[in-house]
Amino acid sequence: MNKLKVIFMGTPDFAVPSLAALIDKTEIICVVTQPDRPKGRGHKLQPPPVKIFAEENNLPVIQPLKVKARAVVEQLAELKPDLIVVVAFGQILSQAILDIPRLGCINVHASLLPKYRGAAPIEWSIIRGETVTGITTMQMNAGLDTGDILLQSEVKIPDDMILPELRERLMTVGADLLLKTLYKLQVGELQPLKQDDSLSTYAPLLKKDTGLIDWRKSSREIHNLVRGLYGNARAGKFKIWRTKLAEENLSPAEIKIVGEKFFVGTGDGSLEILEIQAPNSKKLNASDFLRGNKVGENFWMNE
RNA sequence: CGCGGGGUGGAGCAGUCGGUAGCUCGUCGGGCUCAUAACCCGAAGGUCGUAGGUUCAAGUCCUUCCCCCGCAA
Repeated sequence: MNKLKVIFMGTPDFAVPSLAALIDKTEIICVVTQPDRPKGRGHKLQPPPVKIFAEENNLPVIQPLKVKARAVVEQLAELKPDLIVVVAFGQILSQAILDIPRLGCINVHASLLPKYRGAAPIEWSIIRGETVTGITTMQMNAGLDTGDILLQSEVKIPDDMILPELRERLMTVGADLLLKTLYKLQVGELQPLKQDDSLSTYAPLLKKDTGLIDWRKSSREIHNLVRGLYGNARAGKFKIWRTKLAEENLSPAEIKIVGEKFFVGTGDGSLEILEIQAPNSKKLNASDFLRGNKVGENFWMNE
């Protein structure tokens, strides 16, 4: 069969495997990604990962400030795509864009819709303690992740899995499921399924204080928060990177050092701190951290 | 030129007003102990990120460059 003419829209690492998967199977007529943004120290302009990958593969790239802008919509329409594929693009598409391709727009979303609609489904599924999540491909409509479900694929979340591991897994599964979806689309085997809105939940953009650890919460809850935010969970001025459920019986925020192990009390027991990072310092495992830092009474309050 | 912190023996840190480097841990050897993540004795291991400069003398002051990190985006 003829290769589909596809416009790909995506921005971060997560979208790259999907784009890579499409290169052989389709004809990518345009890659749409976010503009280079000043990032990191020194505010240097950083191209998004999708742009880097696209350029390495000699794909045409555009970086509109707003895809909804009339000029951009017209430009995309002129390309006469069969399909638009959207993976973690970061901009909302207007109806005018959704109407462009004859086969519509397909989105790869990192949750089992209708659960975890929104910007940060991977993080929230860990934070909420889910044991299973997955990838959904859907036929996009004007709502936020409310389109009809095309295919889904489950991914288990083991007890100790952390954000980057799950993300890695999901982006691979996402790319596979995308190919499968396109195949079925072309042979006419897709059966779009309406989402049951009554079961929907949202995974909003993470806010800064989402990462603040409240030691009065349960060990489980805190552990999930740490896993789900990997690097963005904070206690006082410290970043908590990794924890492990522990058996020590301590009161919230109480610290106990046993040999090279670092325990902190929670609302219902304790957690062992495995990796922690002090201000202006790098991430250290607990034993290294304890070597050079005096961990005393008012530790969390410290400076 | 967004703001700021830092690069010191294998690891994590200290080093005040400039005078050839110290702590904790680890490693190796030995000892004590029923035993140990405990304790004791001893040893190895650093041209103090890089290139220059100031100085009788620089880890410690000045400048270049490289790398790491925090905040803010």
